[in-house]
Amino acid sequence: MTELEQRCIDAGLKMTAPRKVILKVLTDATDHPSVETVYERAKTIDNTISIATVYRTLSLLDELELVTRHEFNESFSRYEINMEHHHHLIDLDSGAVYEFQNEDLEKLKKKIAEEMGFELVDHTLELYGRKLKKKK
Amino acid sequence: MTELEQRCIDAGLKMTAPRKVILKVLTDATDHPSVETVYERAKTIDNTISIATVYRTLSLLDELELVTRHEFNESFSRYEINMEHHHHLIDLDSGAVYEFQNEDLEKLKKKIAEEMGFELVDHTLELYGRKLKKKK
DNA sequence: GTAGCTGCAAACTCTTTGCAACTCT
DNA sequence: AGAGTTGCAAAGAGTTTGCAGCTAC
Repeated sequence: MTELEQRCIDAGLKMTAPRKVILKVLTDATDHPSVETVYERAKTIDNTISIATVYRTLSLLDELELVTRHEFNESFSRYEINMEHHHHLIDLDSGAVYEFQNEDLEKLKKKIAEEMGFELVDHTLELYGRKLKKKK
Repeated sequence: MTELEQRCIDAGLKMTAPRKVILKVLTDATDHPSVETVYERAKTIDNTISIATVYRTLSLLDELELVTRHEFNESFSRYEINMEHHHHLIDLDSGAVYEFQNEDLEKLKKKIAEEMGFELVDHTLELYGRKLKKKK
């Protein structure tokens, strides 16, 4: 029983076969897969799963805040399991996504929002870059 | 002749009637309108304009980097004219978008990217919040 | 037993595109 | 004159949904 499965059960979800597969795919993923990618990986475990179920499960998990849906300036969504708060650096050449955290950044964002008269509820920060050539 | 029109001409675009209308809508907008919204505002000036033209024009302007396309975690895109670099605070209750700049933030982001071995090409920062209750 | 879940297919939303007609330059 | 642009309608991509049957609890 993975932690994610347990959190789904706690939320009152039935632990069906398709869900177990989708949750396993999400747990195993180290990238930030699209719905299509989750669907393909799920099919390698059980090829009777329908993409509608993948969409429904991911939406459900997003509502329960067990996963986070990202847009990344693409025409489709990508998902990741909710772990500690972090941000993304996206490699413009390869599409690879790297995660990072930075405490100064967190403080600064909270401060900016408050100065503008807002309580900060959520926020996204994405850096898009290219690998630096190694010097020398 | 607006500055935006001039920049389009400089880029080699023909200044047709539909384009003039769309550019005026963009120039007049103080919000960050969706394609649909640009289309509706354009129609109040010239109701023969087609939404395909709005899509094509906005894509073109985005390619020329005269406007910026945003996703804001919605299922559609919003556009704004490229002015100085800034970020967005989105009011979760009203959907209103406020702009801000912050020099410390810029320095910090550049530093983070470089420490991760990347040249920072682009980045987005969005804060989502709710108006603070006025104290007392 | 039953509320919730599933697969399927159809529908929906947002966006892009082929085409013939038209229009800036 | 000619390349670029337009409106229209159809197509495409991603996502959601109605439904009848199925399944975890």
